[in-house]
Amino acid sequence: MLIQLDMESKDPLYTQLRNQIVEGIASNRLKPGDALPSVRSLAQDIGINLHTVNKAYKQLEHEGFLVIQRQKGALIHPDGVPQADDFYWMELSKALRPMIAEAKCRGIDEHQLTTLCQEIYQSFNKKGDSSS
Amino acid sequence: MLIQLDMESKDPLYTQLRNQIVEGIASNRLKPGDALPSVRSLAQDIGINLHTVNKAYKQLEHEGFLVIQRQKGALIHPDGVPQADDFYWMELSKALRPMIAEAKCRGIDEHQLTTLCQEIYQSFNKKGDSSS
Amino acid sequence: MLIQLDMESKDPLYTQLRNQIVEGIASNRLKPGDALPSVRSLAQDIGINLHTVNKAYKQLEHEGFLVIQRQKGALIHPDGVPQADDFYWMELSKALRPMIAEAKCRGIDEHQLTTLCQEIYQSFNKKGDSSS
Amino acid sequence: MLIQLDMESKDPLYTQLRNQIVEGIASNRLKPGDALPSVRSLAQDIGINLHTVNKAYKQLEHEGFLVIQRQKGALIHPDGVPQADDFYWMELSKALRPMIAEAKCRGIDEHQLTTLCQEIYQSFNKKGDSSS
DNA sequence: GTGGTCTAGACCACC
DNA sequence: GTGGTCTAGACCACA
Repeated sequence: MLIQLDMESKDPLYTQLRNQIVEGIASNRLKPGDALPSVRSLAQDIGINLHTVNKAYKQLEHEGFLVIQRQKGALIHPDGVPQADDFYWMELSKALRPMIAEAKCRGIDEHQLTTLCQEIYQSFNKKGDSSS
Repeated sequence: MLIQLDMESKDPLYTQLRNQIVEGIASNRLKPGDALPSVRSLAQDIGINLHTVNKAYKQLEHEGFLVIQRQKGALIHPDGVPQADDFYWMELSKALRPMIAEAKCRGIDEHQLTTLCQEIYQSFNKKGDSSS
Repeated sequence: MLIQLDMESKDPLYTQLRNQIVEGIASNRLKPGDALPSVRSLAQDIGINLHTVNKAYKQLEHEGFLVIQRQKGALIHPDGVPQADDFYWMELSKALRPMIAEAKCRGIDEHQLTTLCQEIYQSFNKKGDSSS
Repeated sequence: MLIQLDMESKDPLYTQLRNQIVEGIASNRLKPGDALPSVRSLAQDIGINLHTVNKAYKQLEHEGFLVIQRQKGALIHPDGVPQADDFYWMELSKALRPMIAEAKCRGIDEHQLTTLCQEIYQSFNKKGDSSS
């Protein structure tokens, strides 16, 4: 699984890493029970500090994507990710709102918006098809 | 136009303010050429620092939502907001990606996602119909 | 509020600090809305690293005891602490079980145990009476 | 005697094992003089490392719950567990304090707390009645 | 001033 | 080997 961080981004490194792992799960390249690299080895691979990797892993653990075990390292949660609940739907709406508002301001119509969302959604399906 | 800031949010105040003004434009409560309150009066109204309001205005100006004139203060850009270009579409995709990935992980299907986006999009239409 | 850490304890420093703040809230020495020292000043006062203090604060924030604001620092949660829910009761039982098992092994009877718990519980009431 | 370890727990395996043996003694399923499985066989039964079982046994021996003899293996201490002394009472109080503080913060009153402790205490009585 | 992020390097517990 | 904790010191964003 390839990780690509943008040192110039305004998103913190640990958030970018967290997002890429989530995308890996969404696209089925990372499956329940799969082992992730150790914080040390991943940190070295992508050239960042191990604490930064650790912070991403801890957040993913807290969100229910991972389990971290004392010396087996981190695994994609074997039971899968917790399903969307009311709280998550609310948070998702809150996050989407300003982005959709701006898109509307910039002349993107409803159909263009849903098409974009569908394309992104389906891009995760495609990747899953081809991998093991 | 009612501004409601959450002092406990992780989002900085100026970002919250910026977003609410964008939503105001999206919902047509703020129209091209409309005057915004002065930095000073808005800061006092919502009880935050003057610099914070100024930072939000500056960002909106830089993004093309506002024009700021020495005499008249801030106006919603009379020519409307710059339409989406390739760069904006790319940025929008990049911002949407991790959210949609997480939604997919949490079992939200494509139809639920597009429905949510449509509801949010349309919520801006509705507001525009009834308010001034 | 006096903080006393035991460098020899097997509990990590940030846990000891977290516990003492919780005890401060239980005993009403810390009240909803009260400000806590900044991570830097507290770290200096008790002679530990600011990251260690920060970790304790972050945990307390996550547990709902504190709110941390960008530059106002940390406050005892103004709405009070989230009340015990089923999950919390379960966790409390799980934590208490081995301790009570050992106490029983060592010949402490039910009455002695409940008396001890009451004494501890009431010790938090007493402190609250005398402070401002 | 059934041992159930949670590989995802934050508590180390040897601590979980130690606690379950203590609970076995508290509930009278394990009686003074009873033989415990050998380190080797128990490790195999529950599928963990031999050193881990050994560490739990060693700790229990040090705490006075077990005697370990070269030939016979591990036995529940024939004279029973050392009774609570001042030091133990102090340690127990220190361990209970932060839990009770948090319970109080979360709105659990004194009666609810003592009831919970009694229920846990009595749960060890019940098991002892019916099992071997 | 505040907390947030990132780095670097140390030691320890677990298995 | 693994992650957990702690330290020290840097720079940045926020208000």
